[in-house]
Amino acid sequence: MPARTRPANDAWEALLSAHARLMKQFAAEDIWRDLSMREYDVLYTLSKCREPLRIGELHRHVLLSQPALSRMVERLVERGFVERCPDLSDGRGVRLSLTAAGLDKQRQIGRRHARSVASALTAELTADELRQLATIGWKLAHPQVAPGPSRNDGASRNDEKETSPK
Amino acid sequence: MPARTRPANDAWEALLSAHARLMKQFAAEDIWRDLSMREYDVLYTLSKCREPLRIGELHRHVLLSQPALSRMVERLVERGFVERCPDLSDGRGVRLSLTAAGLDKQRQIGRRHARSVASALTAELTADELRQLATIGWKLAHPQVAPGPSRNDGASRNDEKETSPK
DNA sequence: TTCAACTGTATGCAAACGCATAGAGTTGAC
DNA sequence: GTCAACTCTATGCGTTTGCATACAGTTGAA
Repeated sequence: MPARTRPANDAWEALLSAHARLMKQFAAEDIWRDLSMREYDVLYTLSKCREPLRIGELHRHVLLSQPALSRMVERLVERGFVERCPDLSDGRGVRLSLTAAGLDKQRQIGRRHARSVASALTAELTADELRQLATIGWKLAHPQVAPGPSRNDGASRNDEKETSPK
Repeated sequence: MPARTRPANDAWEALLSAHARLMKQFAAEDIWRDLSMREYDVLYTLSKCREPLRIGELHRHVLLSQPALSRMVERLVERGFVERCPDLSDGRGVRLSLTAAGLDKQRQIGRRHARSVASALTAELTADELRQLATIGWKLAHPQVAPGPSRNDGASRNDEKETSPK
């Protein structure tokens, strides 16, 4: 077993625990109105993009299957928070953007949620640790060495061969 | 706006992005057999406890509603991976433990998953950063100042009052 | 031009989820 | 002992999810 296997797994478990604990805490707060946290996540992602986003792009940011995301978008359109328009440069595609109501909704909830986040994290971490977490999270979110579709990145061993794909 | 609001929110967003990216990568791997990642999470948690666990305890570790967890446990019992037995000291309670088959299953999958985790994290982070992440994650997962049920921790403002509980 | 292979999004359907609440057991005040 | 308030787990039910796949549009080779 390579030397850093253990620390890496410890770090991952710590990250998972932190994620679960904080998600529960945030979810329990009375700030979400008629939105689920996942729906808020979509509105938030859209709010950060100046130009309309493809569903596929959105899908890269959200932990949800593509069909589930497709339907969630449909619901958000029906509710008047999101607009769908055809992508002129690609007839298959669709572009998504927030409506005024959607942006408003995101901002209202976002303001409160940001306070909760700040309160929860600053209560536990030093300014240095906040910086470290941002750096580390960012690195993990944007790998230098592309993991590629179902291929092992070049980084070292994986003794498993790809046993019969189905 | 307090000075560390922005860094705290940046750190949280980085953590969320890292979580989403890695979860997708791990989920896409062909190591889960007939288990979902959530089910594996339950088996893993049970495997780490020497004595049978209460559902409530388990619930603290898993990001799932209590009813959903209750039913997932029922499925795992039906499939022969988990055993349910009454809690002698509390007639309401139930204690859960892995069966031999459950432990075996967890170990098989765990071995492979641990390799993926190590490969993914060591590819992006230094040994120092792995340690930092473990420390930070641990701190966030086990707050010193108990957040308490729906109460604000003492840490600063929240201008919302608890508007009518229903 | 044509067509096979591919990409991006949507839909059918069974499984799983969350919310509300029920049911069973515990606790503490009186 | 009694009973109200509470805790722990399970169940009813409508909604959301994931998997498989369909459908529409794109691309590149012949």
